[in-house]
Amino acid sequence: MDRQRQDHDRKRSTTRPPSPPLSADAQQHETRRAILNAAVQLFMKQGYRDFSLRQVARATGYTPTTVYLYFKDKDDLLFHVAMEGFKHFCRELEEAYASGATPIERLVAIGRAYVRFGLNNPLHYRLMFMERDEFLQREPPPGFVAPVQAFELLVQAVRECVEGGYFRPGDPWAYALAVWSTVHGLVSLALTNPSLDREQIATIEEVAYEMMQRGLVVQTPP
Amino acid sequence: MDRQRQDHDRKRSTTRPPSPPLSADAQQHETRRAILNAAVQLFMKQGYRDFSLRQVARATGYTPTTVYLYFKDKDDLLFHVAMEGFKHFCRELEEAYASGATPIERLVAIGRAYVRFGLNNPLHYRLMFMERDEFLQREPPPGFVAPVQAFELLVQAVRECVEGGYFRPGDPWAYALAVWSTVHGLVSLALTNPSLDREQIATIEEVAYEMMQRGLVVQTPP
DNA sequence: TGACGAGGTTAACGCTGTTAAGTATAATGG
DNA sequence: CCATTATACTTAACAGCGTTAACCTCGTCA
Repeated sequence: MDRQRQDHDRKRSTTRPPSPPLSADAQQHETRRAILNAAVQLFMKQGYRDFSLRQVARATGYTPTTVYLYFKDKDDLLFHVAMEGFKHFCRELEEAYASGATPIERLVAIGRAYVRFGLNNPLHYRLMFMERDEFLQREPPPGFVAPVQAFELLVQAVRECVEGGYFRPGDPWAYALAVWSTVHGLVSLALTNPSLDREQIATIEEVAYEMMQRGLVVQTPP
Repeated sequence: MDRQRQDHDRKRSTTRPPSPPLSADAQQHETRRAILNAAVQLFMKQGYRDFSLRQVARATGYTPTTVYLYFKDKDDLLFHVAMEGFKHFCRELEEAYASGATPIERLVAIGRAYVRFGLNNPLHYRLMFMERDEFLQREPPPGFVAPVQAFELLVQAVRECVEGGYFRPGDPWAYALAVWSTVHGLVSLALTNPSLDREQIATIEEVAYEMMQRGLVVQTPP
């Protein structure tokens, strides 16, 4: 009759190619990387709520249990997906910082890069800053930079503005948090309200920058 | 031997009391209300990720299927939980608005009420504005106010500031969005980073208000 | 030859959301 | 008064999920 219920995570035809010979732990690293890549890809297609470990396993051609040989559990896998996002995110912010000639320019570039990242990577942004923002605090796995480093870059940029006399005197840390609040709020607003088009977002972005500028910058009437 | 697997959502001793006689649809409304209350209570204890329809059913003494007689599915139930939050939220914002004598006072009161709500109801705030912010756009069920109404209150307060000459001329809508960005960012920051204590949050809050004030208010040197 | 470990699988458990079908009780109509 | 019908709820199941214990199946090395 109908036998007992059974899982059927059989391998599909969509299987991994036969891998060329490799050293032991290079091989290990390889498959780990393959699983993580599949996870990132799946996440970017499905988003947070429909992300499933079993689907990642199917996509790689492994059984679900194999995933546990390379990641502690689903949450650990998802954490690594988020860390991939943070890596990307930090790089863009650093590039922005490096692109500016003056402290103010550097700070504004960081702000714009932040917003751009959010708008261009909505699913990752949601994961990193809205759905699983606790990941921000988690100790980064070896080989990854701590997300908090991006924030320190922001504090650094703000500090330069204060010390250079561009900003009114005050605690750079508190200023940086206020700046972060504003740009994060802006991105959240854009993601939350998809009916807003890029132009409207740009308008609000300019209002926000002007607000920050008038609010923080020393007013030197010519 | 061991029979087929079977669910066992048997009624527990923690059952609903025998209800006094009521009219047909009043009774219906009653149980619906009981389920929703249990859902809210469970949500406030467990948060978004561990919220389960079956647990709600168990808490009420009903079977899971019964829940489907009163709510379309789990998401609908969760949506109503969020709407309860919005009801509360809108009320507090309206009280804040009413409490101010001048346009500026009203606006500041709204901002402070917003932040207070977020800090006092973190799980609900996360649900409403971070985890399931799409609920904001959803058509409210009969008997509930649209969440967007709270935002219109904010726009109204900002408009009064502009029209009263307190703010520099500009689009009240864009200003309101910028203000919302700032307070939402602030609350997000506080919830994301639980290591920040109330005092530190208060500091950043003041910085943010000062920034908004200098950024938006007409500077009239005495 | 035999022990061993690395890399992977099988089969299950318990949980979840969800649905089709059934049941008991109350209300209603001829 | 009995038959019907609707109401309120349950039973039993399905499929999917995360997770685990136990088991293979090799290649390596003593």
